[in-house]
Amino acid sequence: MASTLHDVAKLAGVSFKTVSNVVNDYPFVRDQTRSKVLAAIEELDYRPNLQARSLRLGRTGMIGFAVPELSLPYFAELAAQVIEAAQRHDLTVLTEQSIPSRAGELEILSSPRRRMTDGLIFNPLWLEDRDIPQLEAAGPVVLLGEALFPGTMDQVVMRNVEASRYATEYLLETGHKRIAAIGADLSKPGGSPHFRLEGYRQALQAAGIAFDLNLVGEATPWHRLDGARSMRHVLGRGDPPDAVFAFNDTLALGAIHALQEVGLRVPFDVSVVGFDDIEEAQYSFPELTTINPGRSSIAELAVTALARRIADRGAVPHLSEPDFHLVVRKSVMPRSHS
Amino acid sequence: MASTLHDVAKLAGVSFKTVSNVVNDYPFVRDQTRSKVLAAIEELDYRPNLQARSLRLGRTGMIGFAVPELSLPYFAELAAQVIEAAQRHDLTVLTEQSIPSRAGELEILSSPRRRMTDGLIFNPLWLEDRDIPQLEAAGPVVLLGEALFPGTMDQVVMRNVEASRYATEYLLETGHKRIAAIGADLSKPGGSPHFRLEGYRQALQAAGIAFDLNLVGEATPWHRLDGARSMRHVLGRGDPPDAVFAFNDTLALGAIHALQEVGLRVPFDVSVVGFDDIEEAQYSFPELTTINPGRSSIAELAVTALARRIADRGAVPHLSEPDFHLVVRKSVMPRSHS
DNA sequence: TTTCAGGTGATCAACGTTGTAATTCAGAAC
DNA sequence: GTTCTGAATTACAACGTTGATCACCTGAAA
Repeated sequence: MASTLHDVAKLAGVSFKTVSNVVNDYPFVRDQTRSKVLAAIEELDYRPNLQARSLRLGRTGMIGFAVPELSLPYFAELAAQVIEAAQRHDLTVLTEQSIPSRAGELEILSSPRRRMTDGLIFNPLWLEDRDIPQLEAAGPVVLLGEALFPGTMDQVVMRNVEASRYATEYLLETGHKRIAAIGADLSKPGGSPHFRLEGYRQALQAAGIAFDLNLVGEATPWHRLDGARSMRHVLGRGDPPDAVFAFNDTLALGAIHALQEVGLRVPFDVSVVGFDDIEEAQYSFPELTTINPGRSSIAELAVTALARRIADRGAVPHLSEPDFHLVVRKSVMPRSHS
Repeated sequence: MASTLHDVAKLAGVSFKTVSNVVNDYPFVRDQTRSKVLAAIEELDYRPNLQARSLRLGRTGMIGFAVPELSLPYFAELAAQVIEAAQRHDLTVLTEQSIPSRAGELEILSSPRRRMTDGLIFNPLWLEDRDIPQLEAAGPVVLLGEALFPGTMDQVVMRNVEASRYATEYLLETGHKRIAAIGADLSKPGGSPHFRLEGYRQALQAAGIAFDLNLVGEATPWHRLDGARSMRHVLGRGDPPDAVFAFNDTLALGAIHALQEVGLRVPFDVSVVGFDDIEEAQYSFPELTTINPGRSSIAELAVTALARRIADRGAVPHLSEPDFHLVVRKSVMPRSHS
């Protein structure tokens, strides 16, 4: 079937180790020998057996990439970027989906797939501080998301609080007074929902506007459906808001849907700002003004950090915080007040 | 570090082969021995080294899943389903992205990743009949998409022609006369664009309506952006259509965007039907009427077919054609003509 | 008591690769 | 011509697992 070092060696008339040396660019091979071997490799279409190499080397050349839901555009787009970044580092990506619960995420860490990978890029939603031991036991890991475990793990985090504060300030500066927040999870002390709400709260406070729980819509997970449902709840509580800060873009699109259902036009009646800058935000109606949390660099930073960690397990934990920026499109309309 | 059969054997006071027998449920192991071994396995948290097992067995337990673009919702959702289906078959999925060209897709077939997988589920867009030899050389493969290679390969195909014809007939029956087709690729003889246009054409012909090239918008690839651009082209050619059949949902959403840009309301002025039934179709505005090509079963059928092919390379090629249906939502409004 | 069958367990050789170390070889220096 | 040096090549032993084979032991039948 597939040819091996031995087959090539026999054809080239050298020992199989010499073939191995050629394959691995060992410098002390005579040119004449090298070309003989290369010709044989060519003729037999030899490709190294990666399982054997992995066994010998103790490395597989694969990394895991685990996210809560691949069907969420943000994660799908991130997966595509991680696969590309990994390819540049000669790594292959094994994409995994975690069941959305603490147990489900712990399972990712102990999955048999951990034995197939040299490391893991992981965006947990439910893990807590007490899970650090298990994280550390899972081998090289780079965490995505928020700075849950400062100083103890490699992480690529979003500036959730600052970015959310910035988005809310933008709505305030453009004259909005009643700004709804969609996507909160009041029962959870950490995580994106918490930090994005915190940024929203800070902006309100700085502007001297009272935080009003009636304007806060809870939503988990963060699908369109949940955004629409959450928006409906808020609308059901009384006077509609004049703006919405949604904690991610899919929520924002769901919220827009719910607003349109009751005849509120975006941005004429209600402005909307999202978070993530998924591709779709450019083509939604209206085109979505949103926070870009440094997307283009997240995948590359994560892969680089993981490669470094794999090479040197003792390296001091590294925290990357890519810059965010607001992408202004058409879902916000300035208000003037008399 | 990680413990091996030998470590467990030493602790349990048996030979390492006995441990292997326990792990592999070899029947002739005394209960007493078995429990001793299991206790040792437990204590050392032994997990088999999958690389070593792969090397020995000649199988990796991984399958490849290759699609043109993971960031397209249809493929992202499909990937999630394939990963789940594979898990049920005790298989791990290695997700890959093909560069959108014939060369890029051939590269998938000869990639070093083929050496890491037992088989491949592949949705090519650009391969041709003459590439069959390379497909066959790539080991067990199940093709997704259209019936390009009838009888020679395992395939899970969509009923592209029939479903497109059905969608177009639906628009005709609801009183539409000028139906645009968005997503054609007139330069390519096969593939989804070709077959979906063919279905559209058949429906028109059966209804005695002339096929009008001015109503056909070309688009590659099938992103929102392309749908919007293609729609604008068609609109620029003269009288607007009263309906649009878009060859997939993202194109449909882009087309809706372009229609709204010029003040045409969907569905009041123009009806729109899509293809794929991606999640987003439920939450777009308006909610999208679309063809569901049998999504729920495609992933499972593909994984099952691949598992079968891996187990028996000589099996006769199998063609699955899941049923499609039209999901009626809110993007179509019946027209009455005086 | 002996024989035999079959349950139980151990020995050994792969699978295909790479690191270590030993060996051969060619050319230069004496 | 001998010796030395470093380049070029090879032998061998892992890596951790499973299949084939062999050896042992126990209990039942003769």
